Amino acid sequence: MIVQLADCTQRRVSRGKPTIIDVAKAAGVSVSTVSRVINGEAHVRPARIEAVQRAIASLGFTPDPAARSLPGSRSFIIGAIFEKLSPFYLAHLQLGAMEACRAAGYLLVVEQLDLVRDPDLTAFARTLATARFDGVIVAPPVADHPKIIDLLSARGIRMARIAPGNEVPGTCHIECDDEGGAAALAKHLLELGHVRFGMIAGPPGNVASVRRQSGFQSALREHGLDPSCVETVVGDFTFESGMQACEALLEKGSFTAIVAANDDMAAGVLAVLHRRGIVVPDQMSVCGFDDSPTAQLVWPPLTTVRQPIMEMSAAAANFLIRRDTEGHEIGVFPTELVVRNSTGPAAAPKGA
Amino acid sequence: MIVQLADCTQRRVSRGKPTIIDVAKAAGVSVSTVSRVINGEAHVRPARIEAVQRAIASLGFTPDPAARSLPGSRSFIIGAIFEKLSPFYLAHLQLGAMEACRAAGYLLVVEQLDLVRDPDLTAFARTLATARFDGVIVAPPVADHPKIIDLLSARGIRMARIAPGNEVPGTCHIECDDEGGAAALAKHLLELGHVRFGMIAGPPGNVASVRRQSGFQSALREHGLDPSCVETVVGDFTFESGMQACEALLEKGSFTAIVAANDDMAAGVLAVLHRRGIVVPDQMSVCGFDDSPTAQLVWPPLTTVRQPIMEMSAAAANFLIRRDTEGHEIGVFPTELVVRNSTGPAAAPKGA
DNA sequence: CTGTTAGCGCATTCAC
DNA sequence: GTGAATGCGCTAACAG
Repeated sequence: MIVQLADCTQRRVSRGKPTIIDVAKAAGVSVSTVSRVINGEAHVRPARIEAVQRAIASLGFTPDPAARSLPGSRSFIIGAIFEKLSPFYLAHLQLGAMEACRAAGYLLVVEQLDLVRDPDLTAFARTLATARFDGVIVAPPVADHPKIIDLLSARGIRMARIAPGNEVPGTCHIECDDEGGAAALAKHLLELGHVRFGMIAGPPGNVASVRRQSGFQSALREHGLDPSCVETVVGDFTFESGMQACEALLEKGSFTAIVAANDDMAAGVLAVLHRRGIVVPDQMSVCGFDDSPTAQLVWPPLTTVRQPIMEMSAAAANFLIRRDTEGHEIGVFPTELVVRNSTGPAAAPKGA
Repeated sequence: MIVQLADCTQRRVSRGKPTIIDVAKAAGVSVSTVSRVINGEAHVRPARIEAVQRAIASLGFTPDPAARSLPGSRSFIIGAIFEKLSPFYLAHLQLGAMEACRAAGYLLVVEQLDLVRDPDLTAFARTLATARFDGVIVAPPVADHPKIIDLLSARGIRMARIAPGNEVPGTCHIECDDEGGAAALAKHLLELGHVRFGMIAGPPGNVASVRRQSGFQSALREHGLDPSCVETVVGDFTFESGMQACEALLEKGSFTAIVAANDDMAAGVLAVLHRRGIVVPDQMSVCGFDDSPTAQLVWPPLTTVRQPIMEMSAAAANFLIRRDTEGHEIGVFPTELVVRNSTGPAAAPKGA
């Protein structure tokens, strides 16, 4: 009888996909050894490891993720959640995370929030209950949404927050040096002889915008300029708001350079300037922030600051995949000044 | 002994997440009945259905996708594969698919191909072997990549191809009325009095571009115009190529309107025209295609043609989720002319 | 270091 | 219509 049972197990021929059992048989080891090799656990004799790997290769075996996750360890799925991100930012965020996931055999699932139609996040909560994410990358600006963080931490899901506004213990923070980038922009303008500036900030609460402003102003201060040399108005990161802000700015004061908190608003500035017959950069310098495609779709192409979004999201994904110490971890990535044709030597001040 | 065993099963208290067993107990039915209700199978008495649903709700039960897929049916995961898609197109494609997936309790995983670094698609093949996609949405232009289709069909994975160039039996095709959109554009221009046109096509093999060209020309023909009234040059969908194409066009012939196969190239045209002091639309009308954000980031905003990308990808996802008849299915979605300020009444011809 | 065994949570034959 | 039993492919204790 006992032999029969054993036989039964042995008889499990490679019906469809090969299973871990087939591999074990082919390699002449037990299933647990195969499992250990698959998961890269220590304490396996090198010879066995090799035998198993050969068996895996020859059989073309690939572990079934569903079966792997059933016993309750990982799901090999990491999520990326965001809300009305700019397509450009979204694409780069995904690419970085996707490559990291692929390299580790993970899948990246995307989840778009809709804070308007679903303010209570019930849909998101449902998804969270259904899907068993091994970790979640939270993009700005939802990285600072308390309810989202609560939902996630309530379920004990690890998260990596991109460019968050505050610290949340136990979560991973990934940010970039917005201040440094803004400072580099300031220095660039200073070197071109500009001493009076128009600035278009983002929405009041926006962390990135605030950092960009403070970075710019600090740099100015360091060079001995008074804070009053920059006239500030706010926009909402859209092209239209950039246009309006530009009009407002032109009436408020005199300056030779306008710096917007992102490229889209800078594009709006360009449109207004163009319509008014103010030549860029001869009569006015303009810069953006982000180095999005927009920067090169307008004329003249924008001087701007690039942030390494892909690297950041890849780092976020890898943190989640590594699943190391529960402790938080902060990574700050460098930004880079990109000089194009929208900035030039200071001319005579324009405006009131 | 038997009683003991039974007891053991009964004793499975709701340790962590509630399971189907807990639901069965709470509803006073068997697990298979619960399973039937969950999967919406017929032949279950209404009273039971209700009881089960109440139990599910009160316990906050959500089926474990891993456990569901282990027995070999679906994985509840559908993939979206693409290659260097424009961020705008990508974002919309995803949003549509994502919403459809969410509504059905599916997850959408994104997979970016890299035909340059991985021309053999080995990485993709590996992912395909590992992940068990219930279906895959293939975006243009990879929807026409033979190797991809082969890999997919070899594994018996259902696919929904977006805007494909050819038919592949057994796959779902989703396209939009590019020709109709181009025809609408032509009619619009004709009504404004234009009779000579400059056209910037996309890369020679590109299906969408070809359709747009033919749609435009047919409309012209219908209005009694000779094909020779349109001067054509090719671009590669980028801003720069739009600029070059515009320069080439201006030297080749005379016309009062330029239509580009996408918005980015049209933006390039605008830049060149602006630099040359040619006023749009007074001296030259310009139109794009896609109604991407670019269309509203330039000055003047572009008259263009919108395609319902989100609806298309949602339809693709739903086809995959419905998993109905193996037969192919073709859906053609309407396009829409969007008139903005880059087109106006025909002026005196400009150019050679 | 390595093999044995017992489930993970659910869909699915089958009987009834 | 409904329930009981079997196993999906794998990991995770345990023994050894």
